[in-house]
Amino acid sequence: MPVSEELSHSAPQSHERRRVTMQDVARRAGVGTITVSRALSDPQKVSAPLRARIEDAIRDLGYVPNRMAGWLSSRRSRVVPIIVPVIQNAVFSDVVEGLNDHLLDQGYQILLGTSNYDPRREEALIAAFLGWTPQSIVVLGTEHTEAARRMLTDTEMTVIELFELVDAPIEINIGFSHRQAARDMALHLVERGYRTIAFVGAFMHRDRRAEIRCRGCMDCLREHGLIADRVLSYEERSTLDIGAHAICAVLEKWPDTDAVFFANDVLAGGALMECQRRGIAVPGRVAIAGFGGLPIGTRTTPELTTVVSPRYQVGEMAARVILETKDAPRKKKRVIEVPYSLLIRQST
Amino acid sequence: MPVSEELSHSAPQSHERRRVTMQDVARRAGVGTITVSRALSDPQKVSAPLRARIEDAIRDLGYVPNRMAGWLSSRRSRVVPIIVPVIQNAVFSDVVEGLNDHLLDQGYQILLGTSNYDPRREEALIAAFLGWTPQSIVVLGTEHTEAARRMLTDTEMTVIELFELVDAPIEINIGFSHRQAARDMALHLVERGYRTIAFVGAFMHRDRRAEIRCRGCMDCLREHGLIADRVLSYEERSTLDIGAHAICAVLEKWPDTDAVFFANDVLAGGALMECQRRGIAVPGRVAIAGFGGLPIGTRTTPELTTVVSPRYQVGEMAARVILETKDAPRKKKRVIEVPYSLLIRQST
DNA sequence: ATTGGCTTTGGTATCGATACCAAGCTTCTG
DNA sequence: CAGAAGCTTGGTATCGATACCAAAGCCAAT
Repeated sequence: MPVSEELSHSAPQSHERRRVTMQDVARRAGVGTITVSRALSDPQKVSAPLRARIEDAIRDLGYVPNRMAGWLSSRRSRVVPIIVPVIQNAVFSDVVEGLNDHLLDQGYQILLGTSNYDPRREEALIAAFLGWTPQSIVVLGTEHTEAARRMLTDTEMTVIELFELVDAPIEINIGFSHRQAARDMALHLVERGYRTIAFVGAFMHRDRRAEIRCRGCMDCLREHGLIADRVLSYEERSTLDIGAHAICAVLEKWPDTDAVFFANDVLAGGALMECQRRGIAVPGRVAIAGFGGLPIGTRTTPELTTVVSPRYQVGEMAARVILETKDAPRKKKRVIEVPYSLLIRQST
Repeated sequence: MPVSEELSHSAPQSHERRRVTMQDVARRAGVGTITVSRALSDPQKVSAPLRARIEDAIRDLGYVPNRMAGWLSSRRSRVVPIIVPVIQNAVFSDVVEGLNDHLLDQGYQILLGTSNYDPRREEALIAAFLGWTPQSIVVLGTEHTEAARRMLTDTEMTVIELFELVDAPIEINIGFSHRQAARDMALHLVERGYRTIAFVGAFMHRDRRAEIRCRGCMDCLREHGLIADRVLSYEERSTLDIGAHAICAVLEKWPDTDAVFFANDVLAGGALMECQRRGIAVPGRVAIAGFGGLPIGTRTTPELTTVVSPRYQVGEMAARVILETKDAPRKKKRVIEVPYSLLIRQST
């Protein structure tokens, strides 16, 4: 009786089903393993009849390629690590969604890391991600610890810094100038005739982009000879509640304020809702501007004037760059500016 | 002259820096590679002096362990794939955050997949994730294609179905009964004296949980002999705009409606904001209830009555189960119910 | 008919870690 | 003091794919 095939696997059905491997598929299709590999990674290199037989074998056996093995031997993985401060924030989840939407079909997987606005944790994540031999790494933000910067610079990976523009990019930088955008918004307020303008931010000691927006606003006010020191800053993260509290606090502290620029739409939205509750006329008593372009701004009364940030587009562009550079490991610096826009509505 | 060491690596510094491997660390520390491996994965198995030498060598060489190699040989990876419908939705990003917060420190990484509410895409993602030989897989939702269900059942992985309760769990099921929660909320409305109650949902043909909530609501109305056919359903995804539109549409279509139960807080929030804009008294003219417990409900006027869903806790619990089962590959079914709560505020 | 070039296919080494087994050393027990 | 037991350490096979090189088959051109 012929038992050769059965004997080749020590204990058949011992205690754990042996995983179906590419070898098994090859044997069943009557081809070499490498041909199976090619049929999967570059189908046109295999003739039609063989390809069909291989596909049948794969289906029959329920074969799933082992990524670890493939990536180990090819020395690169189709994995894209992305580090964002937090995922709960709509701004960052939009960026991730943009990236994800354009990479998933290409066989790439998103590896998600959250730094919680902590550069040390970002550093730890970068170190961990290096062990994945990814082709690219995406970090939201441009501020890194010394060690993190060194790791990113030394590596062969394509490094993409997202969302804000930086003077000295490590490699690829995709984003827009928060400073300029904030300045534009402040200019809008000045041109509308507002003269005593306050800025409200939250968590600015950790959220550098919010802090930069504050600077941009003050730049503009100074240039126009206006008071440029009315800044109200909260330690906590932005919430609707803080925005609601802030608008009252500003009007109490500086009663002659005629416009408030909030660091983001969450704060501004909370402020608008509070004004409506208290019957504070917007923009009659005080004008309100936000930053971000989140959906909440369309339903407030009045609708919120804001800066629409290209969140999804930034993620999308990052995906495009990753796909473009996948065969060109050469590092060359590149800055890609993605346009933002002012959305002037009734709150100013 | 002694050149043995140099010659061993063909072309030293050829065109690509050779990766630092565990071998290099071992050589530098003067130990075997396996000892380095142990020093990293289970430090207490290595004596203090050796451990110190190894740690120095790692630092000096900037060694980063190659995860692919490690996971290939150990036949398992410290990766947790999670499939959610979309990441932009605050509900799902909260779940992911809960999971992430409790796994990151343990050396696990989140692998994010989005199904876009499409069971076929979920199936493709599951197939792709199987190639990672993960120890566990997390899917948000309990509705799968036939093929997906088969894959999940056949695999050795711990399978965790999240967020809703299911009659026949594949393995672990963590969540709460949307039907019961919706019924509870409807009961609250009935007890408050509302008699003509409408339900508004969006995207219910794909979002089965929303549809289940609708059923729960109708259950209760029927039980109390009330009209149970006032359902307004939108094809699109939930937005504040749709909520705003819906409240007007309901009051126009069924003018005697005295309460509206929205499938989620986004819709309810939009409705509340619209009522405030139009001067529709809430709850005087019409009461409004939501579902979810999102922050927006705290800042509306009036504040929104809603069901607080245990989003973060569900993610947290999933992380706990993953850590618990990591050494017990035996499959046993388990249903973990995470409590929700009714938050009665001024809108009802 | 022969040569050269192209396409298709397969064998073998390799990626970089961990598992398993064995050996050396110390410590404890009868 | 012999031998068992426990701890630390190392050698070698192995995980499952891809890269590289070689061979075979086919067609066109000389």
